[in-house]
Amino acid sequence: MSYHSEHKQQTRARILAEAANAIHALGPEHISVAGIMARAGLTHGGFYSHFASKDELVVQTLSLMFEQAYERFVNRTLHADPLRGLEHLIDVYVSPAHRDTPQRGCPIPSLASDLPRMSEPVKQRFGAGLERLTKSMARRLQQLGATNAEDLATTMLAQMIGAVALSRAVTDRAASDLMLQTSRDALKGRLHAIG
Amino acid sequence: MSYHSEHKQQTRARILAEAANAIHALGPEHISVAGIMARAGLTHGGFYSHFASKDELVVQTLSLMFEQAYERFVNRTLHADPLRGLEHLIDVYVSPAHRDTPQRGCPIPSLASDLPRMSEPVKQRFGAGLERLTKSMARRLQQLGATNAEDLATTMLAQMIGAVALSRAVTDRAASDLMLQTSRDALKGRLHAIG
DNA sequence: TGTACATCAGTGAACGCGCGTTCACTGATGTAC
DNA sequence: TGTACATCAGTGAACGCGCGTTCACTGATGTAC
Repeated sequence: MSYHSEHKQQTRARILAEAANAIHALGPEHISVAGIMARAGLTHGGFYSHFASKDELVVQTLSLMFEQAYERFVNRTLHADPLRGLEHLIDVYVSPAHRDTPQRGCPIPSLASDLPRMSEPVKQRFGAGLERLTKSMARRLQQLGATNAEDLATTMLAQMIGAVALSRAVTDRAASDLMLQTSRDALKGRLHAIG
Repeated sequence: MSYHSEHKQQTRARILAEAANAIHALGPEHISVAGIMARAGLTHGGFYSHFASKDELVVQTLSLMFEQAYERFVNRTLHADPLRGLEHLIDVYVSPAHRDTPQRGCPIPSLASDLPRMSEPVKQRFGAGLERLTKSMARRLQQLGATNAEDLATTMLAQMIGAVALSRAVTDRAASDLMLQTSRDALKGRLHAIG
């Protein structure tokens, strides 16, 4: 093998990282192959030795984004005590920090309304990411004693996603902060109503 | 004046109606001037005697979409009795019918995640539509005796928007229906907790 | 009532541009001897 | 240790295409006389 055996993989990882940035900045439909390759320090021609098409890049990047979001939100917040774990998830997810750094955030509120127009593989990858997150929450809710834990998880997630998406659309920062706070309180109220 | 004095206005209205359809079908960034004009039975060249630019068309279309949504959701649901009016709004907004007909629905869940990438005039028009809807809900909530009626309205709206946006992303229809139902129940629970 | 004219909504060819994708190539790298 | 070679990650010119926008024009309409 010429070069390091890891060389090409590293380049691919660099392209994926830049694609994730570009998708967050421009949306999944407005990224350009040449732009991403240039940001990765490459020329556009080499792209097709890494990915079969632009759509495959989008799917792979979405996988990466969901993986990172899962690590950031679920693995780090859903610890032993289910009530405190869920409260922590709510605090981290429905926060000004999450609103202000979509590049490091959950892809769901960023991409939810783009989804109906995306390709089938992209939709499937999105659905899998959503389901995984829901299941994690449902498991904790069940430990809290919730009946219909999965339904509750889905609607709580809908509320969290709506709050983050809307907080990004509200131009007045103080009003946006307040909305997030009120949403956090309402969500925790739903948690406490279980036990 | 040649032609009817209303002739050009009618053509303009036809273009706007087709633009609204196209925005719902393709997203505000993927519509094409030529495509919309063709659907309106015209050639693309004439476009610029109606609108200064494509972006102006998007702004004007958004105005129309918000106006129609306001008529559909607020004027028809927020009647005399505040509790029943709000319940009715929830039932109509967080419904499978609304999920399945985005063309006749509220532009907020459809466009919320596109917004960060849109032009300033588009953002302003969106913000105005959002505020108008929030204010209407807040007025009713205040009549119910809510303190912080405006905060409550914003978070309830976030929950409603999140539920509709997510219901469109969930591929399993039965699961999507159930999620909407659970969201409606949760929202009504918040209403009943006021009094 | 009929004709000549001015208006202007709409036409369609043309433009420059950025895009996704292809492909013949180059040159740095690791390997064989 | 040094040289010749094979590999293949990355290059950059080229392609066809659809887009937003411009502009000289056409021809149906309403008006003036």
